[in-house]
Amino acid sequence: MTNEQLADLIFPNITKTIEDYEKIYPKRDLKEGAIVTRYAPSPTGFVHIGALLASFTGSIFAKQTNGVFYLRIEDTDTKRTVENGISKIIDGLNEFGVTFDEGPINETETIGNYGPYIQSERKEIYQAFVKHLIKQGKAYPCFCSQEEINNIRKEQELNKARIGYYGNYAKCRNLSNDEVARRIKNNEPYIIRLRSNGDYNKKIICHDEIRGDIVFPENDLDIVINKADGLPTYHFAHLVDDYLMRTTHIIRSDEWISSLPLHYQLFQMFGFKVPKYAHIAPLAKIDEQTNGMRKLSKRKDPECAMSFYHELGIPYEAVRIYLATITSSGFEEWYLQNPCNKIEDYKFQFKKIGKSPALFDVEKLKNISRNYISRLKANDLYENISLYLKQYDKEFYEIFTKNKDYSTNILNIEREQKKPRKDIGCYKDVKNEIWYMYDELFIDLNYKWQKINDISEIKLILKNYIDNYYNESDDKDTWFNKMKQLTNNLGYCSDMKEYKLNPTKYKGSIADISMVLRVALTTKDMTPDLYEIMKILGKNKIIERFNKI
RNA sequence: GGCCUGUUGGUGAAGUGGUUAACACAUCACCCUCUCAAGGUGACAUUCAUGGGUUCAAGUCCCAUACAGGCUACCA
Repeated sequence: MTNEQLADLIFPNITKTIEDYEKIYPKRDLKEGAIVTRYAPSPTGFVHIGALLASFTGSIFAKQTNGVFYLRIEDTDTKRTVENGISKIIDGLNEFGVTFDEGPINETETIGNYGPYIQSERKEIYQAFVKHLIKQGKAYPCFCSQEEINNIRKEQELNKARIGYYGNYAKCRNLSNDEVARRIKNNEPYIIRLRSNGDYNKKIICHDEIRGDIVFPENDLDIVINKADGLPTYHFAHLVDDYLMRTTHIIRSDEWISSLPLHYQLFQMFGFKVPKYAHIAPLAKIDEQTNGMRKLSKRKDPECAMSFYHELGIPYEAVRIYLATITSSGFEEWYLQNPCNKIEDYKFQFKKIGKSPALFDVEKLKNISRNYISRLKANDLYENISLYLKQYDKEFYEIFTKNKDYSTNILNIEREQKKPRKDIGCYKDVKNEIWYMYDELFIDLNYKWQKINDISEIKLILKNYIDNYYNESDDKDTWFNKMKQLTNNLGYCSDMKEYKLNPTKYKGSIADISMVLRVALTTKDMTPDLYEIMKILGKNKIIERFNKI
């Protein structure tokens, strides 16, 4: 029996050839240097910070070169598939600004001409490629059971030999075609393995865009390319998909580095041009238990899930800035110089991507977020916060959106100026910062009086102020001058320098007087500019709040 | 066991044979200030995992060792 006949016996229904597929998926018409890359998750429905990092990186490179960034769902392991996993991933990524030019857009719809983009729907394509290999004698069926494989392994461990299905250990490698045909007709279960042409004693140089050249022994393992369920393994799907989808750059996490010799071999066996590879390091954190570094883990670390940042209300742009900061050296410096530019305006380079795992630093993320939020216009901030509250705090959402102008004014305190206020790190903080501005929440009060805490003195100050000094239409200087007059008239010191020199000469300072007003109006001892707050509250509310005391 | 990758301050890092080892976050101090958030000024690595070697000169090149991670599946 010839290889040809054997191939037809195994795949009788596969009629298309790889040449046919090359015509269906022609070379992309793109400019020189355009990067075609992809994000290729399993449909687990879970968006990991590492996944965001990988997809973010890919999308940046594609965008910068006017290339293509597509989504491919790797569901050849049917156990990993989760209900609605695809749309969960797409939505989760969209929330952080990652979008795709091609691929599934939800559970049922797809855009792009290089699909299907879901591997389980590409079975016959893979099989055509497997068939091609069998015809050429470059792949063969293997009938070894799990038990036999285990025995081979034990034998190898005993002999201190390399583990794996290769050379003389590859039992089914030299079965005759007639023998193979007989066993197939006999319904014996089998899988298809690659007949590796590699020599372990020879070296192969693989190039990684981030790490440079890496020297490996050639691959001589007869790896499985087609599983018992008819679906390919990752390696073979990678070859077929990335060839047919005309991917130029494989950007993936660095656990794949070791497979590089195999992947080079696969492309070369078909005579395809080997794509470029860029392996990115994982994100890590310090393990409190062992004090060692470890990969962020889905189970142990809440900050691993993107939903964590969404619930916190970290603007997605801030997350992206942070990711760019830790991935690409030089970005942070550039961004500090050009805070108003778009991330995409920075020229990212593979060589500038870090080789070692980065520790994830939530503090730094918050700092970036704080700075980002401080630069937003009050109107935009209002919209963002409304959106956030709508999803995570319905009650405050109602109050916050009841009077848009009022809320926007609050947000605008010390904003839209050269050195804006930076007190909001994430949208979850907002309520805690401004709740006292709303009468609905100005109940069950706990006044944080400071130095002046004698209630009769407080009442005296408030009464004096409202009767003799307060005027709603005063500008800031006038307001402050009146504060000084009040201070002096009550026997306090209105000049902080003077007060610091002779603190014992006075009952207290203008700081103490201001604090009384501040606490009376807000209950808090730390607030933004008092004048601004009073202006927004307005006369009625001020009097009302004084009267409560 | 074998094969790969990585290791610069508390953190992210710049650095490709000659720099006082950038910069950012965090921390601390002081200044400014009606409080806070900021902002300003300054402090914070005699040393680049360790040990050898090459060199007039090494974080940078070479060799060992240690530690961390990955791969070695009909998982991706």
